[in-house]
Formats: sequence, structure tokens, C-alpha cells
Amino acid sequence: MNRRGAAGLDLEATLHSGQAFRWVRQPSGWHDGFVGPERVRLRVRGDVLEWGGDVGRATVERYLRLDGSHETFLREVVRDAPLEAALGRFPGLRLLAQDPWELLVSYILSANSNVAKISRTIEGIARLAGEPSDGAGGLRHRFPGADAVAELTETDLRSTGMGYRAPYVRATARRVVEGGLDPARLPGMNYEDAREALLECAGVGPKVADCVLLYGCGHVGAFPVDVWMERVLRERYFPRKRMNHAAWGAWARGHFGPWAGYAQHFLFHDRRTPAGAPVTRTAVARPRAAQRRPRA
DNA sequence: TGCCAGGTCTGAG
DNA sequence: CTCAGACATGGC
Repeated sequence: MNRRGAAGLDLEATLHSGQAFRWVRQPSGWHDGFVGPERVRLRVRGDVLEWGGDVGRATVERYLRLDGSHETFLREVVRDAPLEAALGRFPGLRLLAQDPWELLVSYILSANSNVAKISRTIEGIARLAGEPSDGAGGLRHRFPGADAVAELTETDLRSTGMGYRAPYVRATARRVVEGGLDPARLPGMNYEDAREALLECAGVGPKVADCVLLYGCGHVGAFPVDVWMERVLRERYFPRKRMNHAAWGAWARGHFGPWAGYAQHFLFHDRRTPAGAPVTRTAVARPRAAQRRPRA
């Protein structure tokens, strides 16, 4: 067992807010999952973060981005009233630094789907082609590399319930194997180039690309616009105004600035979480009073 | 039963 | 370039 200060971390919000799809809550209070290829369990008790599994402190801290990213975001983003409300409601929510390849597949599967189903199909792919991993949470499987996914037939993939997305996953896996895209290089590329590279993949449009860039590549300005964000933007910012998703995204990046993607995730989670849902209290200082309401 | 789910692809105007 | 429909599947 390893420990370090939790720094106000809310694992429930962080691991189950729709940015990651493989964390499983256990009755014991642990969250069972993977950090890269390693089987890991995490929990917070009091103000202590604990983890088990064959991973070092640096790996856990990198995954949870306990490197000052969140504090920089708080300092540099434009904190308007809607964002301030979300920050106040989920002060322990953090963005993760996940594996770009696994995220690419995950978000291809997210198209016109829902979180529960994405989780099921991702788990299905792991069972079909990933290496077994025994842990406190039972037998699970690592997420397979592109080479292993490319070996699967469309019929194999459809057996997970992913439906018409199967050929997209297969084609994208093949593209990676053939060298048309190297997911590991995306974090080191600039945002525009990385986005263009992702858009070449089957099943990857603007929204999926931005999710991969934000949650897996450290491109914190990426602002994915989906049906939920469109709701937020129309309800809280531009009542009775219609824009296409590209226009919403462009406005949001200009409005929130270089850390717009972080703002997006807080707004997303806030909008999706019903009022009255249990909220984990943390020791984080309360944000200051709201600034101004944006003009339409 | 019919609609919706973290969209993307395709074909028409 | 912009905009409808189709698209597998499962839950409510």
C-alpha cells in the first residue's frame, strides 16, 4: 500500500465523470482499474490518497495530474458564473492523463452512445484481445495494443455490442499499425496538427478528436462540444441561440482561454449530475465569488 | 412503442 | 460548405 496527500482529490467525480471508462467501484471503497498497462486500485481516506498495484508514485501522480495543472487552470481560466458554480460543486474533480490509444478507441465507441455502454464495449475489447490481469477486483484484462485490435475481425468486434462502430475501430487500429498515426506522438504535437492527424481516422470527427486531445494528450485547450455542452452553452450563455458545434467550440476556446478544456469538463459533469446527487466534500478552499455573467 | 445516448459518414443542395 | 438521414444496440 502506498500513500500520499490527497490534495482535495475527489476520486468518485474524477474517475466516474465520463472522461475514463474502465474504473470500477468496489464494495470495499476502492476503485479498480488500469493506469496504462498496470492494474491499479485507488482510494481516498480522509486527506490521504492510497493506491495498490505495481505502480510507483510518479506514475500515479502523472495519471492524476497532481503536478499543479489544476491550480494553474484555476489561476488562468476565465471563471465566469456557470464555471464558478461547477467548481464549487465539484472542487475535487480532476482531469486525467490517460493513454491516447485506449482513449481513441473509447471515444470512437462513444459516438451516439452512453457511458455505460462505452464501458461495456471497451471491457469487451479487452477481454477479446488483452492480456489477463488478476487483481483484488477479480480477473480483468489490459486494454490491447493496436496490433492486437487489428487482428480482430469485424464479427469479433461486433460481439461486444459496438454495432456499426466495429469497422471504424478496425480501420483505425490498422491505420495505427501501418504507421498512418502514432498516438504516442500526439501529446508532443501542436494542437492543430494533432487534431488533423486524428481526423484522418475512421470514426473520428471533431468531438472525438477533441476528447482524445484533452483527456489523453495534454492539449488542455481542446473543447469538445457534444449534446451536453450544447445544452450548457444554450442554457447558461446564449438563450435561444442556435450555432453549430464548431462555432460553439470556437467561442468557448476564445472565452475561457488556453485551459478551456478543463472548463468544459467541469461544465459537462455539472450539467450531467442531477441536483441533489451526493457530493464528496473536500478540504479544498472554496472558490471566490463569481465574476460576471457573459454577454450574448 | 418510440426516443435517446459524450457523433460520424454520406449524399444532396 | 452546410445540412438531413442513416446507422447498431440497449435502456427506459
